Amino acid sequence: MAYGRNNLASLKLNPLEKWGSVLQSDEQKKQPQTNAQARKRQRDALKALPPTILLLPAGLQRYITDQYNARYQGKPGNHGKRLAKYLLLCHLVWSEQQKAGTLDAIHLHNEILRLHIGKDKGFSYTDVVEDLKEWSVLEVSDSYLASGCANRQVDPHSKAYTFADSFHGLESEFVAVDGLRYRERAAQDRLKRQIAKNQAKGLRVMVVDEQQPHLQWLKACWERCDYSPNTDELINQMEREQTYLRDVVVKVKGVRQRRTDRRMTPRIAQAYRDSLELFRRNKANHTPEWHFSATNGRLHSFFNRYFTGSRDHVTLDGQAMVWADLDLAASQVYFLLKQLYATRAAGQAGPDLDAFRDLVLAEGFYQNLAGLIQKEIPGLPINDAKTDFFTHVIYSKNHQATPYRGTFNHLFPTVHAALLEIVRYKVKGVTKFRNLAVLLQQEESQVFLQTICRRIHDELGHHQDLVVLPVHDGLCVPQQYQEPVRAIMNEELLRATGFQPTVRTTPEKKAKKEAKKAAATEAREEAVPAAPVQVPAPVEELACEVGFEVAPGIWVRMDPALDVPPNNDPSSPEYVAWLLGSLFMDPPGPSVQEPVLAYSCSDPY
DNA sequence: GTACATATGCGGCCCTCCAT
DNA sequence: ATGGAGGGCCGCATATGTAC
Repeated sequence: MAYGRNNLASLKLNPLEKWGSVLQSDEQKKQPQTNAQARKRQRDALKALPPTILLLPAGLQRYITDQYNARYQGKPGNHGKRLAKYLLLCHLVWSEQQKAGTLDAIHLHNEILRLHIGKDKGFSYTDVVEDLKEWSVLEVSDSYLASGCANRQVDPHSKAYTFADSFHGLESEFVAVDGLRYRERAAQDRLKRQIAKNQAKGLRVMVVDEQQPHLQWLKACWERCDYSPNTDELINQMEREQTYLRDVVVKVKGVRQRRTDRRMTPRIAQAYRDSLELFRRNKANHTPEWHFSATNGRLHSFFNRYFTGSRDHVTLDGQAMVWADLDLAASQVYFLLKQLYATRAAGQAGPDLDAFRDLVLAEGFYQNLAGLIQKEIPGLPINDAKTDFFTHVIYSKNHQATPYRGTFNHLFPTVHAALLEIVRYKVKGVTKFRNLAVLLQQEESQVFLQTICRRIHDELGHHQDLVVLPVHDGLCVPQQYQEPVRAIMNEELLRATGFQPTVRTTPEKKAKKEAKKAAATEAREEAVPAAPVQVPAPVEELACEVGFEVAPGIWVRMDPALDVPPNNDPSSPEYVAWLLGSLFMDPPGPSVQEPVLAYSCSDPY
């Protein structure tokens, strides 16, 4: 079997032909035409196509042909087409390497492979890749975390391929033709699918103009950053110590399971290393990852997706940096407040709406809320205060039935009514639910990227040592800029929502946790009366026998059941009124309380 | 629960290819 | 020129990882 230039050119594979518009356009499909007319159109289109020529070194082509002939000799099937698939994959790798001007590994998009090599049963591109690996033609880097390192502008989802050393340096025999616009096509297809999906759900599509100066500035900030060798050390250490990783929820045969015993195995550690290596390679090629989601407008980059512990080792212009991670506490609930108060239900608000607001704006919202729920139903298991709240209240499509939600609705009837008003809508008499999470995330990303980051750029952008790395509901900045950035965040969030936000840094969170721990151990060793503490303790630790403070000036009774309810019907207005009345109490002692909304997040405890 | 990513399998629809 | 077989494209589903 001889495979020269003309043989390959005549193989006219379907995906290649597509770029010559052999397929019917949408308009042509609508026009009625006989079978004969359709075939004539196809023939003419085929004749008009330029010849498809593959670019391959002659030695490489001969080698693959020999291996192929040995394998498929005497077997039935379209051997010419199959061989072309082998050569086509090599062509894609080869032409990419020529474009990049390097013999290093290059990345090929999964969808490109599907588009050109095919995925048909029994002979998919995975088979082609396996064969070429077996024949020592290609080397393929399998990295399940490679997603974090792909260059999204040029090559969104990719795997690394490189030719084996034995095929380097061979002379090329053919010349590639133009028109293989597979990257653009794959990207367009993906975006089209995503937009259609979102529109079907009734969501607006977030179009972000990346050319805006402050976004270009953010991109430049990220391009100045890198990961220090300490990151590799950290991974090694985590592997040695078999560090626990965060819980994941996995689906096993359709049933969601929570896995809490995950450790840093050598396999995962290697994947972390591979990802970092690919990131560095992309960075060396000046192709850092940068992407705005069309769904929620959030910014996605390697920084956002790589494991959180690595962020301490991010360098700026090659210099180690102390980062302050300024987070908006309970971000999505915070933005929900604004929407709640905009509803009709808020017009006839009971005291519970304001009580909910104060809970949200106070420290430890999720824990406090879980405490309230558990007081109502003592036996109700609370797995994870935050997850439970989101599962049952924010993302729930079942707004009545679960015990958690039922209790929540009793405690906060106005919030419940307002939530339904926001979420529920009818299409032809059928009740549907909006995707509240996406609505909140859209609002959040607009405020953070278009307002806060824009203002930081305009006011502080002239400082050369200031960079901002957005993390959805927070900003990473060099520590020396912590306070000015925090001031801008507070100001803009207050302006956008009307509520005073709680913006914390990671060290502050850690300090708070440790203080809590220390207070707990101190309470246990009560034999010795504690020395008077000069530093004010965290608000939560001011608990007394009767109640505890959930926000400055807002005190909740430890045991509302001390009072006798008016009746035993929790759904009656009297019961709810009693519950809300008995839940909250006057502050103990003569201490002066600040106004609720004056709660300042920037004040240290 | 949400978003993002990779990777794979399956079935429907319709186009391409091949033998006649 | 034509009927049937083969196969590409695409939506959808599933399993796994990261981040909120």
